[in-house]
Amino acid sequence: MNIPEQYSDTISRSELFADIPPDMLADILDRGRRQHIKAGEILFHEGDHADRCYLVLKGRLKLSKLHGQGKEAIIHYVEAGAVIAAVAVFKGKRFPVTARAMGAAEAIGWDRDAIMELISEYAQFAINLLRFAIDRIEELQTRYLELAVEQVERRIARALLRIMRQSGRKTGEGIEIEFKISRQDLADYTGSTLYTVSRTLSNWGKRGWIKSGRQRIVIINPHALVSFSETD
Amino acid sequence: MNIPEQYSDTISRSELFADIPPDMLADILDRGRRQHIKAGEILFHEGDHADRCYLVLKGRLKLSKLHGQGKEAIIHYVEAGAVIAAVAVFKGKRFPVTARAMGAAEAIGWDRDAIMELISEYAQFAINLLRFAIDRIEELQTRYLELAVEQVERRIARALLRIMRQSGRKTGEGIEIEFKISRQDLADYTGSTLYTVSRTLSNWGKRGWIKSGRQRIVIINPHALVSFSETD
DNA sequence: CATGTTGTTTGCGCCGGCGCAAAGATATAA
DNA sequence: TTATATCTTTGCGCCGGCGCAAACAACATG
Repeated sequence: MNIPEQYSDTISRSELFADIPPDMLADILDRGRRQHIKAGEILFHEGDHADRCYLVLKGRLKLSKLHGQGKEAIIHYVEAGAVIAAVAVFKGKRFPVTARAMGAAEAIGWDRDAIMELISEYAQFAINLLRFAIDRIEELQTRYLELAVEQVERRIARALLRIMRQSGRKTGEGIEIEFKISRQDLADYTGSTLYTVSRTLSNWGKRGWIKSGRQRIVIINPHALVSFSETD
Repeated sequence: MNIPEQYSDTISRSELFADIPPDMLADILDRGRRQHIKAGEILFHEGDHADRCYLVLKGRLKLSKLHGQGKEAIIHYVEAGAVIAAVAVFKGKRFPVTARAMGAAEAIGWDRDAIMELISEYAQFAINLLRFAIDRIEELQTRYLELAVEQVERRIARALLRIMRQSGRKTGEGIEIEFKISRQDLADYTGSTLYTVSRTLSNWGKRGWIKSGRQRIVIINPHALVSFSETD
């Protein structure tokens, strides 16, 4: 595999390659397989045999977990530079979530044997994988706490802010969420419902804090959201 | 540090040392520091500088996360053999949770430098750390889903079953939870309230599914709880 | 353009679960 | 034993958030 020139920036910025010298980096990339995922396509399904671990090069993926009767929780929105499915490091394990591309996406995948080799050869690689895992644990713990103790509207505010920080783009109006996100998506992400999210966003729109349309949200006044999520 | 003979069983069974030969094991243990924690004492506080990572040798620890106004979520109950605070591997990070001993406990702690050395010297050690991290991610994702989509009583049932599997002991009456656990604890663990938990346990007691007293729960009919948590 | 599809809003009613309060039960100390 | 603290139970009332239903709005397709 050639080193994908157009993603050299994403790659060098990814925590996965922190403190890894260029020649090792080239070797590591070389042992992976590049993969294209079309918009809406699924990279892997929850429950499938986890045989491969990925670095996201381009685009965004939605990691979600299903529960009977069509209910679903969105576990994580993943950006370029992130590692997913590190679970594939362990033989016999299955993917605990489903990964769906939200737009055209691209990734490098390493199969189990390749990862194991890389870990034994480059200690730093193992540490970097561990870093991703621990960051995920921290985020999950934080969101678990929120879900357990905070009211719905607060959770929605925090979710919006978290997504904004991760995937926000400055525009003339304010900070726009870069990907399509429906009321249902936000509900699945916050453990709420389509209706409650709609009412809440509607309310914030009237107050001028945000502007929202079909699958589109612009945060006009982040500070108002922050103080709403903290005060009272 | 001498190899603690009385815990050789816990140590050899711990996933942390899976596929690690005895001589390496001795070396790894040797570089750690043994620590005793009295009942109710705190091993580390959320927010403190994370300088040390632990393997629990004896006893149980409660990992919890605080939220304003005395609200608290119990993130995890930890048994002997588990690794906690792997976050200490990374410079500058802070403990994301508080660890409190539920009875007299004992642990081996490695400081950051020691862990980094161990990882570079023993690739398998890094993999084993990664395994703990990934197991935690999976459990958190599962509990997050539950909290997001399931009703309170179902969550309480699942929580009881999870704790039973991890810390249950067969007695004449049924399977007893080995540590003291109050209604408030269960509420903090399930994202509910003292009152709702009490009413629920009371109800299950009347049906003969469980028997419960002050900080004590015996599961008489696990099957009933399982089907309650799944059906309908 | 017309037509179908998918996403959003909002009125309305309902109920699961919360939280107070007060009494009862169980443990610890004196 | 009595006293004190802590934990548990349960009646009662309330309300945040859910979920239906129906209308509306935005996009896709040919």
